[in-house]
Amino acid sequence: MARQNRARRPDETDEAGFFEEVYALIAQIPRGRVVTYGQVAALLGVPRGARAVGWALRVLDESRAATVPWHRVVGAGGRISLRAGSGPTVQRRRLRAEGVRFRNGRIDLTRYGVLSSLPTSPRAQRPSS
DNA sequence: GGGGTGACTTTAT
DNA sequence: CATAAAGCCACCC
Repeated sequence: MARQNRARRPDETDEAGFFEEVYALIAQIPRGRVVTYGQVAALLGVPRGARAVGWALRVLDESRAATVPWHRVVGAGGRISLRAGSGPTVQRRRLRAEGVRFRNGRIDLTRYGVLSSLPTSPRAQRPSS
């Protein structure tokens, strides 16, 4: 089906799919800075699309990964969210190499976060009560 | 067009 | 602070 206008931003085209937008945005993250999945999603107009962002990075193939600084995307609270395996270690090492310091396995988003003023994710959930 | 999936996030116990 | 459960989203079959 012709995907509906998923681009929520007026200056964004929907030709490139959400994933591409994610890649484009991440590609602009300055070296030594990080951003959370939730922030990326929010910037693309999907406040609750953090999970979708993770999806975009998950399907990144090797060649594409070379052009997208995926390691600069971290979980809420500045924690490495990559699943077990070779992931967390590599990401942490890369960030360290860029000057990002870890505090008990976490990153101070107020210092290294590109959007220190923007919440990692809007609080609008209510599992119950 | 329905359903599964997961590099998320938050709230509750 | 650790574990559990539940929303939310876009992509793919």
